[in-house]
Amino acid sequence: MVKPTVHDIASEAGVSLATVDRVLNSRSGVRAKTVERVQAAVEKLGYVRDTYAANLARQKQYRFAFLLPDSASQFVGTLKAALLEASDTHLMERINVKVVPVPAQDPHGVVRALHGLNTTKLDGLAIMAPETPQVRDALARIKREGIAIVALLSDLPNAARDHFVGINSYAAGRTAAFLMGRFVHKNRGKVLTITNSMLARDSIDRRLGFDAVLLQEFPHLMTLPSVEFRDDADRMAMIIKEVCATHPDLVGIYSMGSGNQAMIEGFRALARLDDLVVIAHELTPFTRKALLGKEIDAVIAQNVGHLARSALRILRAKCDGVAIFEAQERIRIDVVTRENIP
Amino acid sequence: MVKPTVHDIASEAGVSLATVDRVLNSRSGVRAKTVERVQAAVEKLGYVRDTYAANLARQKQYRFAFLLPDSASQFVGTLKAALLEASDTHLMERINVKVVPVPAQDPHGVVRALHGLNTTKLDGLAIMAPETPQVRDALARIKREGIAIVALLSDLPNAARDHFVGINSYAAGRTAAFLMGRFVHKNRGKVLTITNSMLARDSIDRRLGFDAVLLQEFPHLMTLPSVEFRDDADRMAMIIKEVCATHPDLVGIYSMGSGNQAMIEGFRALARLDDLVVIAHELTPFTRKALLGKEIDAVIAQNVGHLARSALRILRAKCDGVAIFEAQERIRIDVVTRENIP
DNA sequence: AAAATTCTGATTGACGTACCTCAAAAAAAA
DNA sequence: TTTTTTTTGAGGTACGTCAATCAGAATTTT
Repeated sequence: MVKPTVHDIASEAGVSLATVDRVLNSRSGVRAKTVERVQAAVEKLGYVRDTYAANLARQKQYRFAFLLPDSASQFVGTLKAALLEASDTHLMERINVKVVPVPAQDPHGVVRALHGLNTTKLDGLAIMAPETPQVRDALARIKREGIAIVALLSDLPNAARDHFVGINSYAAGRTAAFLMGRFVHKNRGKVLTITNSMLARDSIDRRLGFDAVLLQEFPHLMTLPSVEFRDDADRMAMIIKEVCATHPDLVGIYSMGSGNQAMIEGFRALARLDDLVVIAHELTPFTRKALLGKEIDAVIAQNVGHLARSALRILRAKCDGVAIFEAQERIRIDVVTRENIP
Repeated sequence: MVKPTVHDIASEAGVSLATVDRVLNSRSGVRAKTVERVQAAVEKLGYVRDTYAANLARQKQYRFAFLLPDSASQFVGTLKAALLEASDTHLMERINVKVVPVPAQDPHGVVRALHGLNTTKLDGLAIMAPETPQVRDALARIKREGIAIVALLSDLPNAARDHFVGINSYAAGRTAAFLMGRFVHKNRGKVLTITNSMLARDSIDRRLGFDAVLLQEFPHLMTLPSVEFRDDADRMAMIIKEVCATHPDLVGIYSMGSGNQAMIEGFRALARLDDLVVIAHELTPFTRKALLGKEIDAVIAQNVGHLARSALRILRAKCDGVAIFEAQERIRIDVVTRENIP
C-alpha cells in the first residue's frame, strides 16, 4: 500500500521512464495510444506526483505578487504582516512574495500597478481592489499570460480570477444584522450603517445582507441610509453629530468597512456609546481594544493569517495545476466578542 | 539572494559536508569547537533545512495514532471524518493515521488502549480522554519511549503531553455567558447548564467561565446547579420536565457537552423552546439543523478540520524537532449563529 | 615519541522527479 | 522496398538532504 512512483507507472504501462515523464509533463513526441496507456496506468495505480520532489528537481520558485491598497488602515497592515509571516514559514517554502502597494480609492492606480507588473517574472497574483472595466481588462491580459490570479477579500466575480479568498459579504451582513437584532433590547429604534465607500462590492453586499435580515426578523429596527466615510475623520464626526441630533432614537451602528476609529471617536465625543449597540468589521488593534473597552459589542472578522495562507496555497495549487482542498480554504465568518478575542 | 544549502554552510565553516550533516542532525563525533563553527555559519547564512528534501532522503513515514471515544456522538464522527480527509491530502504526505476507538466514559478502557499501543511502530499519539492518574502514568511511559503526544479537545495539563490542541474551555464558557446575557431580553430569570459529566475537565472549565461572566455582567440571571446527562436520553427528559416544573422563570439553557439532541427533544416536548435562549457546543449535523430551525440560538464551536490538521502538523513538528507556527495552530472559539454557519 | 583515541574529509548511494541526449525501434511516406 | 519521420528506450545529471563507510588527520593519553 505504498505510494506509486513514476517507475511503477512505467512498468505498469509497459513503457520507459522517459515516456512516462513525457506524458506527465505533456511534452510532445508520444503517440496518442501510448499516452492513453500511461494515463490508464496513472489512473489504475492512483499515482499522484510528489510535488515537493518535483519542485526540488525543477528548482522551481513561486513568485507571487500581492496588490494591496496603500491605506493607513490597520487591517491592511495586519494582513501584510500575516503574509510575510506565512511566507517565512517552512510551510511555504520556495515562495517569494512581493507586496505591491496601490493608492487606495484610485482605480487608475490599480490599473497602472497591474500594467507595471513584469509578467515574465511572475507566477501568481493576489489582488484586493474594486472591480472596474479597466481592472477587468488588465487582469484578463495577465491571465492570458498564464499567471494565476486570486481575488482577495473583495471578489471580482466578472474578472478572470481563478479563485476568491475571503468571506461571503452578504452572509457577513446577515450575521451582523442577526447580532444587532439580538443585542438591541429596546422595542424600536433606528440603526445606522457606515462604510468607507458604497462603490466597493463588499460594502454593497454587506448592506444587502444586513437589510434583508433586519427587515425580515427584526422589523422594529429601521435602517437609515448608508453613510460614506471616505477616509475623512472630520466628515465622519460631522455626520455623526448630525445623525444623533436628527435621530434621538438611534439604537445601533453597523460599521461595514474601515474607519472604525473615527466612528468610535465621533460617538465617544457625544457620550453616546453606552446605549448603542455597535457592530464593526475586522479585528485590528483598535477594534480589539474597543471590544475590551465595551465600546464595540461584536466584530465580524476573518482570520487574516488564514486568509494569507489560503491565498498562497491556492496560488501554488493553481500554478501546479493541482486540486484545491476546499475545506481548508473556506474562510469562516468569525464573530468576535470581548470574551473570545483570539 | 538564493537559499543557502548545506554546501554553502560547509564552505563557510571551512569543514566538509559530512561534518555539517553530523552537526545538523546532532550526531556524535564532532568537536565542540567545530560544532560552534558550523552553527555560526548556519546563523550567518540564515540556513534553513529543506524539510521536504530531507524527508525525501530520509523516506520517513510518520505513524500517528488517535485515541478517540467510541461514542455515538456526532461530534466524534465529524472529527474522525476531518482527520481522514486531512491525512488523505497531499499537504499531509507521508502521514499514516490510525484511529483507536476507546469506550466512552471508561477510564480503564483508555488505559487498556494505551497499553495496547505498539510503541515501536508509532511516532505520535493524539488523545481525547479525561485525565486520571492511570492515564497520566501510561502517557508518561509512552512519552519516555520517545513518542510525541498531543491532548485533543480536553487538555491533560498534568500529563506528559507536548501540546494541547483545542479551545480554551474557560474562555468558551465565558463567551457562552456573554451571548446568553445579551440574547436574553427578560429582566430576570434562571439559566440551566447541562453537561454529560462534570468529571471532564473541559466541562468544569466551561462552567467556571460561564458563571464568572454571568455573575459579574448579568447578575439578573441566575444559574441553576449543573445537570449531568450521562448519555441517557430518558434521564435527560425526566430532568428537563422537573426543571421546567420547578422553575417557570427559566430563560436560558447552556448545553456544555454532547447530548444536544436529547436536550432539544426534551424541551421540544414541553413546547418551551420558543421562549428560551439555547446555547450549545460543537457544530454537528444536528446542531446545524437546530440552528436553522431556530431551536438553538448560538453554537460555540471549534473547527474540526482545523483541529485535525493542527494535531497532525504539531505531531509532525514534534517528531522533526521543529518549531511550531503558533499562529496557525491556535484554535479559535467560533461563535456560530444561523447566519454564519460554515 | 609512540600508541590510542577522537575527529574530520571524501565519497557513495539513495529518495522521486525533471530534463536532456543519443541511439534504436517503429511507423509512415516515398 | 527504401527512405524519412516519428516514437520510444536507455542512460545520465541534477535538486537538497540523509546516512553510511573508510581512510587519514588531529588530538590526547601513555
